Amino acid sequence: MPELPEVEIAARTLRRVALGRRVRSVHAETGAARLFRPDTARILQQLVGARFQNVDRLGKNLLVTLDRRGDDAVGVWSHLGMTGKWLVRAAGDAPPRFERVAVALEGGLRLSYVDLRLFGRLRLVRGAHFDQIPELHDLPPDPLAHGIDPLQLRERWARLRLPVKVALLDQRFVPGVGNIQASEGLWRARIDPRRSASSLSLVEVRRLARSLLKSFEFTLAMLARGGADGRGADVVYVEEDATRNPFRVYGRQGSPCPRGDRGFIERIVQTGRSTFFCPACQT
DNA sequence: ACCCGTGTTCGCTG
DNA sequence: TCAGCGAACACGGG
Repeated sequence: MPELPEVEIAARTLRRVALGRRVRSVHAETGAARLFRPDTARILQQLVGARFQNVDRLGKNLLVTLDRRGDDAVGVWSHLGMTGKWLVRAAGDAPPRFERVAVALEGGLRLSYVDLRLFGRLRLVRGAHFDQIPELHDLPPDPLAHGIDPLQLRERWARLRLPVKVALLDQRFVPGVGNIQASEGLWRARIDPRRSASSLSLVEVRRLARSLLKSFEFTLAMLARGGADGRGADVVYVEEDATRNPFRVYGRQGSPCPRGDRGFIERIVQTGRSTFFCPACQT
């Protein structure tokens, strides 16, 4: 699932369910060791008795702060990787498939961290000092909260020969963009994904910045309504059935361009990842 | 059996 | 030292 909009939904869910509540118990499945640094599973017990105080998001990263009576705060850094998600279940519900960590809260609800492929990461952060996480060091402010500065982006791309689509996947430029949002943003901005990042004019970078934000908001609104097919945010929404795919170009190779001009959506591969675009209107 | 996958890091090459 | 690329991670779905 997770690019910026999906992680934002996860953040909202955690806030709604957990803020102000204390942790009753934590259980980690043995396979979950991959999610942690060595021996972190053991120290997960530090969370017991702690109270959810704040849930933040930076790009695709979740930053959770819990306070502890008479002790330092503790932070949880969560990155969902390819298939990670936070689900909520009642105490009586059976654990979902691929549940790796279960956090039981006072009041009966449980937070389930579910991750089929185990590319996600969970780490405890002493004192909730998230600035000590190397993975966050080079990230600029979150685009949803602070916007995207076109001047700065243009400057940082000035000598980058990578295709703009490939550059967009680098989290140091616009944190939260993933393979779907990169294609969607470039289509909305009418920019050819194969062009080098340095070739974009300031006008084009400005258009791209606005387009990315628009695509984030569009996907977020769709997820907040309950997903493309109304079954909740936890749905696989890229399917053959075009009516269930809420994206303009992603996964739509061979379809007419939604702009209705003349082009058809193509799928190409750039550094091993699929890119979808319309060769007629993206120049 | 083969290819593909919403992410990121690491090691190699030039 | 740096830019860029492919493999690797783990596991299911088409």
